[in-house]
Amino acid sequence: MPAITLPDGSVRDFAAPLTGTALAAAIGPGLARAALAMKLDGKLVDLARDIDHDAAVTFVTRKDPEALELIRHDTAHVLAEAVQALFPGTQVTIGPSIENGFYYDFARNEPFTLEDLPTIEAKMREIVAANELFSREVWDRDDAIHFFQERGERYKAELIQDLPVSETITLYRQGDWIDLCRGPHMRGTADVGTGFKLTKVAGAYWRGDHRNAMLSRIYGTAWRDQKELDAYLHQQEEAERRDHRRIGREMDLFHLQSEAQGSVFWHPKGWRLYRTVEDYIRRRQNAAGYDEVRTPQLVDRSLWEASGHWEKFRHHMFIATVEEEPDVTLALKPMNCPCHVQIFNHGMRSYRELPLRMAEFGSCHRYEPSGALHGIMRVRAFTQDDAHIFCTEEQIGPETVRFVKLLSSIYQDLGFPDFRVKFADRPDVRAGSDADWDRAERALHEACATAGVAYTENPGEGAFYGPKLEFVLRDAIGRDWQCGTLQVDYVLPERLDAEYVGEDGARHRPVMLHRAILGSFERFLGILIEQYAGRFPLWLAPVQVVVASIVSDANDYAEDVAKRFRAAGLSVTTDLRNEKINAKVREHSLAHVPVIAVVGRREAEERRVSLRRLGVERQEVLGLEETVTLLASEARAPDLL
RNA sequence: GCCGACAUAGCUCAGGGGUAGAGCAACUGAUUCGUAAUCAGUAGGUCCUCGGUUCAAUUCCGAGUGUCGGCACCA
Repeated sequence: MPAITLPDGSVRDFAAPLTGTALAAAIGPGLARAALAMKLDGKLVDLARDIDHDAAVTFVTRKDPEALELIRHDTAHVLAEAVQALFPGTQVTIGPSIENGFYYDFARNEPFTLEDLPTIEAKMREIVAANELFSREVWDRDDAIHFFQERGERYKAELIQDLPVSETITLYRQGDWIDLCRGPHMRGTADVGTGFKLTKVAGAYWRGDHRNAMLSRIYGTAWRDQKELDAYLHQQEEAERRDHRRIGREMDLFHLQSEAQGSVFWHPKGWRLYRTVEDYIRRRQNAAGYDEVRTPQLVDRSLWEASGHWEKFRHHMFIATVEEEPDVTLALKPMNCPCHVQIFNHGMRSYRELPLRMAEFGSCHRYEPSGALHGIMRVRAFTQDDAHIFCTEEQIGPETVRFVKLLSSIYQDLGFPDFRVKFADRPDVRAGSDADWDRAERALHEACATAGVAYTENPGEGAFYGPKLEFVLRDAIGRDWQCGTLQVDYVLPERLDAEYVGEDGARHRPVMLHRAILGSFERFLGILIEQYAGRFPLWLAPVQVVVASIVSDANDYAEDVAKRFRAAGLSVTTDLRNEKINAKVREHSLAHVPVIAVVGRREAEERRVSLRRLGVERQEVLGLEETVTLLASEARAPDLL
């Protein structure tokens, strides 16, 4: 006879097994109304499940974090029912809850379009209003397979076939509609509520494999109520406003055009931003003991064959030939590493030179599939803040520690204090022996331990030549971006025959650590633009100050002020147009200029300036020389403070 | 690469089988003004490209290209 422990520690004894619904009712009518599901000994299950043994039970109500997942999953089921009601012959496949919502993949000859969504959504609301109750049924495996095959649901049949034999096959019924599902579900479709919306349609491969059929996916978002939904939709609009493509255009930073697909045209302001970041990274790396180099763009095929890129990477490389030399095949470098090894190999290296940290702002080209291109974030021509550390196996640990320290400090300076680390180990397709991989993975694990780096596993995602650490930034609106990387490579030094003379006078292979902090400048600048929504801190802002005159009598003085600012190293423009100061302030505020220096007759007479900071209405009037000193110091890069 | 949507002025967008429309921006003139839009005027277009249907296509149809949203890809 079940003795049930509740979250407050109290224990209730019951004479016979009872359902969660009954238990909730026994506790109180308020709970009976609010309970959507329960946690039975920590496992989330339907309220209708029997509790037949001594157990700990916690009820899940709408307020609980688990509720969102239940709501989203149930909404996906409602979507599937609606679609099958409206479009007979459509097969169902899978429909999980995801971050912020859910999706459902359907198999249908004619894919769904955006125009179908309002109809489907209306049907969904009918189903929700009807409050069809969810009921769970345990089926015999073969019966279930047979059942779905009979109904022409071959994807569902395939899913069951692939389930382990030990798995209990459960089907959930809601009204007349039935689906294979692990559960749990809420009480009925009314529990979904009204806070959902279908958002987009997309193609998606069955089981995520591009060799399989393409299914028609419908995405939706679902929340506890209309208010939460509205808040989410509002947040989406905010994210759109920060889109780097929009801000890039509005702030005149860069553009893209089809004649150079996947390559960025940097405009003066964008290039200033780019150089600010590049100069900063260069200073940091110089200070951290890196030597900067520059290597060729076009390199003969033979080097790529030797490095292994020709075999593994050729389809992502741009190949160049000249008519005059038909036997020569060159390729634009997709990575810098083989070239760096050429510099390492030039002359005899001694163990005394290790660790040798070779950095390059390496301009690379990779052929990316057209569908992968995205603004300046995913391009075909990009520049890495790349470096290779040639070292001994013993030096992997200390070098990892140094690198992680440098990287965290740089992320901090650039406005990303929050990042995490993933450990990516050997992929299926790889170069090098298993023994090499064992050594490399072990070395990196040990290095993490030494560096005190906590990481999560990312199995099978290593580079083809070695395992890697991936450094993932968290941005201002909670999105993750993998930027930094540290890869241990025993393979390339071997393939390209890199050697140094050891203490013992014999020749040894160095280990190579491939590492980047930003990854690609193009992508990182895209992230940076979205992080700050174009409102950069003073040191990064492409235009730091606009000197705006109020009357034309103050124009000469405004020019003077700008000249003084410029001499102090600030990026300044003047606005002497015949416009009202209101208009000027508005325009430059919309353009995210951090400081507007307003000068009128008064300032000109007194050699002062009125400073207005972006987003701040209050002004401060200061002497010119004082202002120059103040702004110059505020605009200093964090490493120069 | 795959599925879908979209492509009209510098930008945001409307329109529609028969001289192409707005707002903002640009340009010209007037205005000299104190911290988020001064007024008036002018100019601006291969309606993505190529083909088809039609007396007539920017509009309808087809193909291509590009962009966007996903999927796959990101070594």
